[in-house]
Amino acid sequence: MVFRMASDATIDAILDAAERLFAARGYDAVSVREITREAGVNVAAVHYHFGSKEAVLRGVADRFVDSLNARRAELLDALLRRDRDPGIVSLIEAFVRPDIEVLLRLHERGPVVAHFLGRLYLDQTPWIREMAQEQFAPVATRYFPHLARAVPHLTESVLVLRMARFGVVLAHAFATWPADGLSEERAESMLRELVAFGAGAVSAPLEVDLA
Amino acid sequence: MVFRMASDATIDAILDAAERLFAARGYDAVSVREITREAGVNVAAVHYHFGSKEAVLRGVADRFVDSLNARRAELLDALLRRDRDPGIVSLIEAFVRPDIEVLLRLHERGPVVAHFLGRLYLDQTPWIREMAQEQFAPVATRYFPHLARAVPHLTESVLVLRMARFGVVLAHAFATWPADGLSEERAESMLRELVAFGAGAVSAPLEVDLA
DNA sequence: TCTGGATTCAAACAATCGATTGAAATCAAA
DNA sequence: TTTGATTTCAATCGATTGTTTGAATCCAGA
Repeated sequence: MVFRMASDATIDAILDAAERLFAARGYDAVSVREITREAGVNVAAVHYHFGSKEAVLRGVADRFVDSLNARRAELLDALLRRDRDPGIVSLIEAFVRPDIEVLLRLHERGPVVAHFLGRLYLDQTPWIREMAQEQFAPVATRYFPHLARAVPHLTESVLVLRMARFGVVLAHAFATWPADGLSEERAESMLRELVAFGAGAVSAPLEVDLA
Repeated sequence: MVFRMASDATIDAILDAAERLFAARGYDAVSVREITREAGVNVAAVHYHFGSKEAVLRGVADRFVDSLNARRAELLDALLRRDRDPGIVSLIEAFVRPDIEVLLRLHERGPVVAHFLGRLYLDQTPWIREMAQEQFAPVATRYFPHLARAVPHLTESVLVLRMARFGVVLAHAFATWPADGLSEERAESMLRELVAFGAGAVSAPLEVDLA
């Protein structure tokens, strides 16, 4: 082998430890030394393998983004095969389900990842926002044409805004994910609850007249 | 005077500086030294007048909570006088309007306060969450009986959950408040947009059936 | 077995953290 | 003007921050 030697174990240990600590206390409140202590590796390993603390956060995030995006694209494709013109509920479901699915499949690691992702998407630090945005944008873009057809009474800008706001609700649901996990039934019920909320919010009338 | 001497100026300078810095970068990322430097006071002034950095955050938050809660209670009372059984749109409007009102009235300080409050309510640090919860709970409790009557198809737990989720959307709207402020017209249109979103989300059917 | 790059290590870098000290300055009341 | 408390000040506390260094260790290929 030319690339990747025994140090894979060190990299994974760092990512695992960082995932747990970032999930529990957020990026700012966790130090590089805590990460390496929890990972059982030397302090310098972080900068040797990653280059910076920021890169560790990126590394942790990268472990989910691809599979989450892929699954979201998959579910959208499957939905479009069944129904060329899907309604808002089906679209929101296809949008939300991958998250719940992935978190459930992770079993006891699910809550940790949920808290990590929740904190990540709620973070207001500019470079973290940009990072989350970059990861999220490509697949979200695929949904918009079909969402726009499902809620034709909205302008594009209002639709985009409402979906962004719903994204924050998802992030909050992750951040407050039960620490002891969710049964398959409770996860399905949370999915339905989130879909009801999101579909109701996104498909609300464009204007309300206030007294 | 027995209480409050010339040091009010020092306290206010600290609170003003802390407000700006917390709004821009969040609690963790701001140091006591930055606050005192920006305030033009000695480092020790923070611990002399407040006791700790935590107490400064509480001090900044306390400057709005009372007026916001009072205005929310006012608008609810006024609404109930006009209509003994108000609909969900009116209730959500009475819930959201005080925030927009207060932020508008602050003029150029409005965006700073918006960012501060947004970060505060999005923060996941336990003691900050508890603080925000304590401030928010009393007035929110007053709304629930009337909300429950306006959306009788919901269980109480689902209503509470949806309102909590909508609260996160409000926090996010604050956190992303335009840095250069909002005209009265644009603020009113943002209010209508948020009310439409919230009313749609909260009044959505209890259950959606997924394919 | 030897060689050379990959990896790990203890130690230290300068900078900053929140908090504390005791003396100096300030100020209203006597 | 003197008094006694309030407030401000520079200096410093020990601890910790992200990052860097250069030597030791590991380990596969020759």
